[in-house]
Amino acid sequence: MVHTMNEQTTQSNDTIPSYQVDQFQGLIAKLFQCCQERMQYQSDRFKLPDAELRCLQLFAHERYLTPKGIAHKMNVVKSRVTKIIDGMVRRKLIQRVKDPEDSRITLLSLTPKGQDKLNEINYFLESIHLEVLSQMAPEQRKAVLSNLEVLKASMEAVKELMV
Amino acid sequence: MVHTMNEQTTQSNDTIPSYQVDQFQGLIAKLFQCCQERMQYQSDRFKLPDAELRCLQLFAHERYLTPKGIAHKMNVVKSRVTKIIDGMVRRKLIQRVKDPEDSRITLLSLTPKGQDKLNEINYFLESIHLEVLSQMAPEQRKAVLSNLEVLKASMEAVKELMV
DNA sequence: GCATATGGTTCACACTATGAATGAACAAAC
DNA sequence: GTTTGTTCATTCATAGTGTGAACCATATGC
Repeated sequence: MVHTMNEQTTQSNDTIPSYQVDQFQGLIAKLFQCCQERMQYQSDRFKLPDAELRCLQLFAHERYLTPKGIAHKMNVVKSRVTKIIDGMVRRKLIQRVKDPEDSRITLLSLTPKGQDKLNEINYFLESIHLEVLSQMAPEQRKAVLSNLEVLKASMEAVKELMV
Repeated sequence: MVHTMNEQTTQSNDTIPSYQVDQFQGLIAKLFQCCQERMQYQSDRFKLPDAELRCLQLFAHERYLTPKGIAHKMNVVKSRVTKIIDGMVRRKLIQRVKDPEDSRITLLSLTPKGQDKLNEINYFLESIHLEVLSQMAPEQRKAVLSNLEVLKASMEAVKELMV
């Protein structure tokens, strides 16, 4: 972006007051910080390094995962995944099995202990998000959610330029 | 939290549909990821480690800072700050001076080069936030901002419990 | 069979972060 | 005016996050 971005904004041709930009910047910074602190807290609470925690959550939707797939989903290089997997295997959260069809591939799956940990984490996450939502009145909640959708769309549109 | 949190939600006594919780969880995750990717991008773009970049921005509001003050603002331990400062001094972005009043404390201030870098970064940040806002229609924008305020308040209220 | 793609691991490196120990400088108290 | 305790900063050991290059084993395509 930036090279294209600096010259002119794209959509609306009305000017945006700078106090709105400041307000927005502050809000985003604050929300981002909240999320980071939650991650920190989770890591402490579940006694798992952040990366292992995030990796564990990938198994919520998939029964089997490969290092390659994990690398893609987590957006890290494969050597990094090897390390994360090592840690989780050492903690007996997941197990490695060779793919019978293609023995280059290792299949990862949760151990019972890993499944328990995942359930714990998901329960925590749900309850924390529920708690945040329950701070708002029902109508307010709807408004917040739909405006977040708008924000998400806008941020993703801009992200495309940021390469 | 959690111990108190599990039993019952606090404010509204109406039930929150689980699809709303899911939606919310997804939105937050996505926004968080966007912010992280922006950080990454910034770090690459300005050829500065993330921590130094964040530290540099503290000088936007303050002419002089101490390691202790930075540790507090950045929410890290002071030994970590020493390292960050070392890097920034090596890059000639900031300089160390002894406080004439109390020679235990070191005063940090931007070099001209550091000031330039900071200006660059601030310009970038403003333009990116402006770009996001300009994706929305004026009325939409107002709505998003005010709903973000609500969200911020809710998240901070919950954060208090998360100790 | 042989070249080559692919999947995974190992290794060396750099950044983020903490906590314990150390040393220098100040502030009082005796 | 030395001792005692406090505060500020640094150093060091340790752990976690992440990359990229080199490597090995296993497929797959001529």
